[in-house]
Amino acid sequence: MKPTLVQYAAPGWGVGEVWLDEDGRVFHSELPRPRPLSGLRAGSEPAQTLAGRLQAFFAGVAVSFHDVPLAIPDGFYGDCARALLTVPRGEVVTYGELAALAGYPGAARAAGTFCARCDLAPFLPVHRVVSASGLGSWGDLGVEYKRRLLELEDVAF
DNA sequence: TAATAATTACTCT
DNA sequence: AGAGTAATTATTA
Repeated sequence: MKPTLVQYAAPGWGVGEVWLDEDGRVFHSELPRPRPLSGLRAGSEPAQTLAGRLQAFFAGVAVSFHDVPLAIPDGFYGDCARALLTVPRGEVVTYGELAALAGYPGAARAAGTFCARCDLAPFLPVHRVVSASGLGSWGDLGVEYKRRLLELEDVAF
């Protein structure tokens, strides 16, 4: 079985993509963004369920993706991912705290690189990782996007 | 091996 | 208090 592409349209956000590997694990995810559908659609039934849950999430519903299997790598990235999964909904951590939780105190900068490179949002709540003072950055989508994501979880920022 | 990164803490106005 | 600079860690070319 080959990797599967799941597309979902989130009203007010755009179209996001989720890639599932042969075992049904998520190894890549792209946040919803205004963009035309490429015509590829979710074929399998679990994929449709996943798309529905994602739409609910971006509508403000408190859904959890804890039962969604993620393709978490070994090493530093894996530790960061696992540490991030322990962050409850509605809480935010700083890059430095995330690094400390992962077992690498002082690796705040590397944690930032991990969050930037990691494409597993919103399964991995990388939007809950903020700077020590302020909101931090959010790459190409802009901090406003990050603020909206946090508002979905009733986080005042 | 050198450069990079979605940071952090300290120092000097 | 505010702005600027150096420091520390892991990954990538």
